[in-house]
Amino acid sequence: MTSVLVVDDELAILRALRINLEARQFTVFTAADGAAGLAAVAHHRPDVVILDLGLPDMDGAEVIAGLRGWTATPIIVLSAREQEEQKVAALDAGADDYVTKPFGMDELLARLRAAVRRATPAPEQPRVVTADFTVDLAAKQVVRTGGEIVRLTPTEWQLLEALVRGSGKLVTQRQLLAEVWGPAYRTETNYLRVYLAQLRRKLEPDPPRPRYLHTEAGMGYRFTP
Amino acid sequence: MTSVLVVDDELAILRALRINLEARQFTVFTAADGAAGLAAVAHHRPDVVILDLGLPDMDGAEVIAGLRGWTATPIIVLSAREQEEQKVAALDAGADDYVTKPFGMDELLARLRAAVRRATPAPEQPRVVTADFTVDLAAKQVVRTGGEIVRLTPTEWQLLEALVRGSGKLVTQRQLLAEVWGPAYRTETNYLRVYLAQLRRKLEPDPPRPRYLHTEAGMGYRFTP
DNA sequence: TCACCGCGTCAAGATCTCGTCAAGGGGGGG
DNA sequence: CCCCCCCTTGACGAGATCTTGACGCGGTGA
Repeated sequence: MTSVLVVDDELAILRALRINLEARQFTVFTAADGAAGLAAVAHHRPDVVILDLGLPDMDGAEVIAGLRGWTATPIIVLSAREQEEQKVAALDAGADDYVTKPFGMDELLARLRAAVRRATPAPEQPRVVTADFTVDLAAKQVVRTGGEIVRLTPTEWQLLEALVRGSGKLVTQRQLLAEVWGPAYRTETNYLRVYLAQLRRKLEPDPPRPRYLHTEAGMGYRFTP
Repeated sequence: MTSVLVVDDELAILRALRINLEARQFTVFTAADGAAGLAAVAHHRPDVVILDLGLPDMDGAEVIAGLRGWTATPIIVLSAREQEEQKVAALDAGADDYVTKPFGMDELLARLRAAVRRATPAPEQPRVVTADFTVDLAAKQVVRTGGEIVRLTPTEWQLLEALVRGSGKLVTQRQLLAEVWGPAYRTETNYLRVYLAQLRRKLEPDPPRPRYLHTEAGMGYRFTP
């Protein structure tokens, strides 16, 4: 199901959006200010963010920049400000669309559908095969060569997914931490050590001498198919 | 260069857009009706389409559908009609954005930039190839010609990256020290000597007589591909 | 010719980073 | 209510990486 995060400090709008979105089978999360919004994106991983400008704690551009630093989730900006300058600033900061209040609910929903549609253009072949196991990105499943299914915890899977998506490329510790735990955990590198060890134990034929999940000391990790 | 196709039957708008877009270094194609628009997309393969609704020969939704059948090129709809119903129809037919006339040129340009930005997620990976090795900036990896992977420490990599990015140009000692160790280490030139030697040992076919990493005594270093 | 300077080289010690283990806490399901 | 699974956290040795000082060489100018 598609999930939406609404960041707004006006309760009336929050409620109106929640009702309308849930009626259309969206999963709705809400946040009342910028900091909570950033945290909520990291935690819930919504498919779209509806962001009100003029939040009490942060400038709109700051929130957009805070998101764009590590995720490409579509952002639809909602604002009472009609000035062109505002719109240009928000769009150039990385927003995907800009809707001025008062807005028509049907239009907003249509723009939301358009944003979601664009963001899921990847009917690619989401499957990475190695000599020892197969990672199926779509099914969120790892199968060992031989048919045995490998059980991964949610965190283990997110980490593996981030590494496999950048297959062959070095993925920075910061990138991994931001993607799996959220941007606030940029320095907790011991999480990575613990979970990489678990992944290796479950996937590598000889965990102490990894063949797929390589460490680049001081920089990050690399998945080599 | 980014190319834009404008499909509109009003000459005034066509001209205004052409002038503004060309001033921003876009390549502009135009078409005056739906049929010509479809043909122009097939022929020119523009990066974005700006589509006026209310063309003389076809309905807007038809044009959008005709494009979406075979391409995902971003479509920005331009229309005098404010009715929500119209907007929803166009967006659901596959348009990416909907701007009502009269529109602000700056806003339209910002929306256009946003559409282009979304459609180009792969700024492709920069690579530098020499006779003896290949430096892949995106993957942060050096591969010797023959397939062997060269292991570099973080400092070695940062230094190589700084030199390779200024490929062919002289990079001063100050620049290198500032980029790799921080601006406070401007005078510690012995660091450079140590790490350049390590890079040469790992990359040069004959380290004492470097072919790629040249020293410019008293000034800095130069990478020559 | 000699002194000087910048560079390349080397190796040892200090420091940082990684892998590993295990205990404790929380949350959800039975 | 209890149990189990999962996430968090701290500690430690081993290994990798960085720093630092010393030395010889070659070119340059006096």
